[in-house]
Amino acid sequence: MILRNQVEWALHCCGVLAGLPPDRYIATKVLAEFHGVPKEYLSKALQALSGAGIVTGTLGPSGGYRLARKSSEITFLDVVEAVEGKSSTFECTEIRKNIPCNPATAKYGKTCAVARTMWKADAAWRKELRSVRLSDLAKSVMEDVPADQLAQSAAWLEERTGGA
Amino acid sequence: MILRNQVEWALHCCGVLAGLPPDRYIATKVLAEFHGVPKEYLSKALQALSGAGIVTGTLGPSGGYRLARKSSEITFLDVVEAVEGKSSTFECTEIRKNIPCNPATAKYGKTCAVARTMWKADAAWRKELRSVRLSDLAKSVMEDVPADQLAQSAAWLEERTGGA
DNA sequence: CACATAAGGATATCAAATATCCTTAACAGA
DNA sequence: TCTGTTAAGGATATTTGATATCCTTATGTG
Repeated sequence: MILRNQVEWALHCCGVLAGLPPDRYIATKVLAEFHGVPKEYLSKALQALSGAGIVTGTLGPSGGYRLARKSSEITFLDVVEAVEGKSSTFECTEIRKNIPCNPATAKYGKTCAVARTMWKADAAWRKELRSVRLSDLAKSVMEDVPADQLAQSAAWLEERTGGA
Repeated sequence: MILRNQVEWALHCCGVLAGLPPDRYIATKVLAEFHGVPKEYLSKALQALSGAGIVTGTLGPSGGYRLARKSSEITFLDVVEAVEGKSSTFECTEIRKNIPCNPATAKYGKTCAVARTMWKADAAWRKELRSVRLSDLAKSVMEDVPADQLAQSAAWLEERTGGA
């Protein structure tokens, strides 16, 4: 079991967007070049974010994406579920119903014990992701990255964003 | 992101083994038929469990698998990691190192903020899985499944286990 | 000795992730 | 209005991993 690359890319893109003035748009091309990932494929992840209402896209020159709401109102879980889907990491195929010796009239409770435990673990994972916001991410980045590198990145992005 | 079918199968097989006398062996063929899954492929999952020291296999007629230790000393996490591997559900590809504008001398801390958060969520998932034991599973099954179905399954398995 | 079984290598099949290309509609600026 | 840039999304390759089967070998039972 492994999360898709898109999740990592989407989170890093959201981190960049969270560090910018809220009405500044950044184009897919710029985000792709900044992170060194293929533009066309990254575009799919950003479209997923857009469809989930996490970012807003606008067309034309100086177009691109910005966060659809404040960075403090977007959680990691929002981003992960937008890209990865909301379905559980554990899928129960109800193999208990295959048991050859039970009667045709057998009744089964809603969920088996295996699925209950796996889903509880899934919920714990999501709870943790829900507790971290993009504003927290932006703050961590400010603390982690040396000031000069931050400034350089900001300038690099500034040059490539729609004037504003 | 989705867990493999093997995880579900392995957990259900362990549940069966946990409900039997500790020195009773069940063959792959019997476990496969009981759960309605392909024998050859299930065999791979059981081999993984065997390799991880969760079950013990023995050869010859009346051979098969049994738990390698008490059901109270085996957790869901043990089983999941045996089949799925121990590596994190989130893989950091260090895309921060692709940023085109930072100096060649740039230093990076051990982990970026994105990875830290994702790994923390992964840890929460594992913690939850570690808190449930196969003995808990066996107990839940006893409570969930009607007594007559339990008895039928026990008899069905009894017929097909190595005499003992 | 005959047979059943775990163990594991080799390989086929299938689904999903990854990646690219192309078209369309909207928007900005000259 | 015209031109160029962009998001949106459909279509389609490519690659990877999950799923599944087959076969051989070694080991144990009766």
